[in-house]
Amino acid sequence: MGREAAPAEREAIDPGDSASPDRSLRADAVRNRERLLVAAAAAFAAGGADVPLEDIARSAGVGIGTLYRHFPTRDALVEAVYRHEVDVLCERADELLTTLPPDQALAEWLQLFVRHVATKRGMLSALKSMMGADTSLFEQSRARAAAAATKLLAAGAAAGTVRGDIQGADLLRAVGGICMSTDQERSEASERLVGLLFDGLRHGAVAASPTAVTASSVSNISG
Amino acid sequence: MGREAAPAEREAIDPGDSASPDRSLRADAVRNRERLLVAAAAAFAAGGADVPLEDIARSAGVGIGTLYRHFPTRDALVEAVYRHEVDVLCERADELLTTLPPDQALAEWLQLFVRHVATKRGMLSALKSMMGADTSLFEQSRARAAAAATKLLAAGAAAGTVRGDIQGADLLRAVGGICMSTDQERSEASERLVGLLFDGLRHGAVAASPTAVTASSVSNISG
DNA sequence: GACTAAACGGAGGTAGCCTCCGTATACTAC
DNA sequence: GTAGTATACGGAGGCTACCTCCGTTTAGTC
Repeated sequence: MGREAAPAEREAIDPGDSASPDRSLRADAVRNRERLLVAAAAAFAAGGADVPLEDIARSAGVGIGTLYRHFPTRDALVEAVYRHEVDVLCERADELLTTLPPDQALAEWLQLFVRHVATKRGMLSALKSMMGADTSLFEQSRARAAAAATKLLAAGAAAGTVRGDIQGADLLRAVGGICMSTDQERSEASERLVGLLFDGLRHGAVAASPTAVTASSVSNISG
Repeated sequence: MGREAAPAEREAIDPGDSASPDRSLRADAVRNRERLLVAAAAAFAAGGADVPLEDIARSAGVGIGTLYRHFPTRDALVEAVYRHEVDVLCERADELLTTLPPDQALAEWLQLFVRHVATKRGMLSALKSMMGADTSLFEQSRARAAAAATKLLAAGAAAGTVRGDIQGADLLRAVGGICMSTDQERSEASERLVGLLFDGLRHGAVAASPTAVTASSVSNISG
């Protein structure tokens, strides 16, 4: 009984995650937290949800005590990894908008999203057990991703290179559906299909964009 | 990684469970196996899926070695408990048919089924993790329960006390739906509603039955 | 009653979980 | 720059669950 139930109650650390990444957290603490999230993401994606936490701490280059200070329970770590991945995805949307034309930014971001979903599959069994406990987590994450998608779509529509009658949430639903329907391991099929979808987004644009999108012109859509 | 993955591969014991409960199993082995299943069912239903196996062995009055001999993995135990519960349920159908008039037997059995589903809720998290791996388990169990229901229905129809145009599978689907829709803890609501359903089954019978069914005449169907 | 194959039981090795506290370090004030 | 302090680190160690192995017991057979 005492195996992973006892210490669940404890003050959650929760430094706000992405909104205010560190509220008076010391610099080394921020760094270690980030390292842990990266290492945990890799471990969960690769080895499933029951990786020893000691392994994660070691591969992050920190002690086990540090891991437990930041994430008192396994679930806390899983949730933080999930949130973090969504954070990174949403941040990339803004970055891409500053470095690329809106339509290319959208295309790139959709491919990132495909890979994001593929990575999540590894942690699925861990997340599954939290579905009942914390439904708001998933709703929030979906809303944030949809907001990022909407932003990219709006930029493309404003530039006249992407049609303007598509909602971010609908787009993500379509992309998510594609990811779910295609095979587990090979995400190339998903990437191709999403590229195809993106071509559809450009098709109804006010002005045709001259920029070429790599993944969208592939001929082999066998599945 | 080695926490519960390593010893999963091993010759399954599988003495056939209900079809031939013990194929040349020694008497004490049969007895202990049964005890373990009962203790495990109680433990899973009460404490969730992560009860220490040592506790189950102790409350069954056997050594941990005996538990592992019968059920090499935790999943094997969970699956066996599930199968066993379905076995017991189906056996009770036959028993009830020999001791009660068919319509009463059916009414009693439906109430047993309600309690069966309520008990399963406790092990849900354990079963959930096996859903992907072993879908045939659930299909087989549903088919067997449906067969038992069909048998009871047929007996009632032959006696003229239950209408004859209902399939066992459909009946179970309805009862299962009732169980799922009503609240977790209090299964009384389910029992009342299933009683109501049963009254409907009698309503279209060839000849009205004189036997009274307790749970069916309750007036308060608020929940 | 004697024999043997089958089954029991639990000690003990292994490993993951989590805590605790001495040590190290980032920030602050001067 | 230096001193002081709150904050964070790290990992040894205790606890517990998992699982195996093998000496002991017992059911079934002749």
